[in-house]
Amino acid sequence: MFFKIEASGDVPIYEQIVRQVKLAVADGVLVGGQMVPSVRQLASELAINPNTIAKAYTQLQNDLVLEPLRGRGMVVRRDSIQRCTKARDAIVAENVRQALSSAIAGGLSIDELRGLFESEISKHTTNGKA
Amino acid sequence: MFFKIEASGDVPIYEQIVRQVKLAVADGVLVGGQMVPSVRQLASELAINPNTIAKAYTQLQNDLVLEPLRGRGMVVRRDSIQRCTKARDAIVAENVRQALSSAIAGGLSIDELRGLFESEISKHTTNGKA
Amino acid sequence: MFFKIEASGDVPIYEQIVRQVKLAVADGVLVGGQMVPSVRQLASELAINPNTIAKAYTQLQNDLVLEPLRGRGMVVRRDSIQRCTKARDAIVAENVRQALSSAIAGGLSIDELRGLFESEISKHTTNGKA
Amino acid sequence: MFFKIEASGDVPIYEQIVRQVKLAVADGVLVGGQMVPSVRQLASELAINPNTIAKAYTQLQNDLVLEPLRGRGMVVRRDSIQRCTKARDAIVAENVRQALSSAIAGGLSIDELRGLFESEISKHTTNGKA
DNA sequence: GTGGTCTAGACCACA
DNA sequence: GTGGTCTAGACCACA
Repeated sequence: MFFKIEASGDVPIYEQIVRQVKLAVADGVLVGGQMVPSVRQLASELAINPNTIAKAYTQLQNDLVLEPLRGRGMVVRRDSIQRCTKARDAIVAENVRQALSSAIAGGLSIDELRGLFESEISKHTTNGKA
Repeated sequence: MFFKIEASGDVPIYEQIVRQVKLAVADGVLVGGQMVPSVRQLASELAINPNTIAKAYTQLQNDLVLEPLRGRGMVVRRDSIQRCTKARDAIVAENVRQALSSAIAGGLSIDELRGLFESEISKHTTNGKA
Repeated sequence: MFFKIEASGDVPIYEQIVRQVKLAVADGVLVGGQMVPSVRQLASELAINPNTIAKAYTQLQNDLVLEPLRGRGMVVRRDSIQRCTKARDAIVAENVRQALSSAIAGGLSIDELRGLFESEISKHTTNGKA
Repeated sequence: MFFKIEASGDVPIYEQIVRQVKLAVADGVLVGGQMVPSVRQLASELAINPNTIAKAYTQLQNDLVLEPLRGRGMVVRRDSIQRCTKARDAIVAENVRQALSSAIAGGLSIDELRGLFESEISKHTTNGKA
């Protein structure tokens, strides 16, 4: 599949998987009803312990993103897209809000902020991301 | 002193102390030559393990913000203000950069971002903060 | 046939089949001597693993609801109606008993319970079901 | 502490712990701010693997019943009582509703139901539970 | 001391 | 084959 795992770094492996699955759903890369790779398969593919994958899948089940098909594997819930998109947008927007707020509280002037903002945006627009 | 510690939450307590001391210095609340509370005193005041305070102070020493006064305690270094201000700005800018970056990666459009940005800024300008 | 299977959820598929067959017999939808679909046919119809159907049929055989017709398939036993009706009542009564018991254990007062009970009953009496 | 674990039986150990903690909170046996036994302590007390306890605590954290105090243990969240009580009542009431409904659908007469209901209630009232 | 993560490996019910 | 549970044991940051 499409996972990129960083074994070092401060984000736990299972959390990386959870995030990437949610992002994939939010972006339409993973659609409702679609099966995700089995625990064992993904574990061997990523050279990671099956328990770690299982932990990620369990959390995705709690978060109502995946559901188990008894004895056959896990599928993306048909109602998960909205949830993933909303959750993602909310989190993302909150991050921006906090960062800006703390930046201003921390002493950055509006002009400095604006400079940061534009330079950061330009990076992404030139990358064709927007 | 003026610390606000959250024992729950993902920022380690020692890290909260480090940040708050640096902010205080950057803001002129703590000035060069001023003594900070002793490890024991601050620990009892905050109801926190002394080791945690000690760890924070050690890091502040490494960051050249505090220096020990042979057997009498720790004082704010006279040359620490610029350092703290810079550090703070760097951290703050990095926060903004990361938030914007993850916002775009997360699917927010440039326009949505701009909207967020302006609305957040306007809050603070009208508050006279800028 | 008339099965409604939920692959997600906590009741095993084979168990769902067993229950639905028994209910059908108890309700007279399935009568003595009548053949049930072959394992393969039902499996393909429900898009379910044949082993699962076989398991259900085996259990129904053990429960003396079905019997094999040497090489021709399985039929409903002529003496199974009473058995199914009893079994169904027992299960149903047990469900009620457990629900009430756990409701009381869980803190619902007798009065709250009585309220629930009456409101639920009234729904069904007005529907002419009783 | 006050846990009763059944190693055999169909309810997983970690789930038994989760339920009992929630019930304790709902019943006021465990109050906000109170610490629960440490993972290791409870594990040794119950002769259960620490990972199993940790799993239960993690779920209780997800369910907003417990929160970690960095390096010191887990405490009952101050806002968890309402949540536990509500959740419990909702579940319990739903169970009763379903059981009654399926009992009627399954063929029990109103009178039989009433009989079951009264006999079950009388058990608990004579036990002084009500 | 505390909880959190990860590995390794066993066993289970279910399909 | 599938996921779910549990044990055993290691290592980590944090207090």
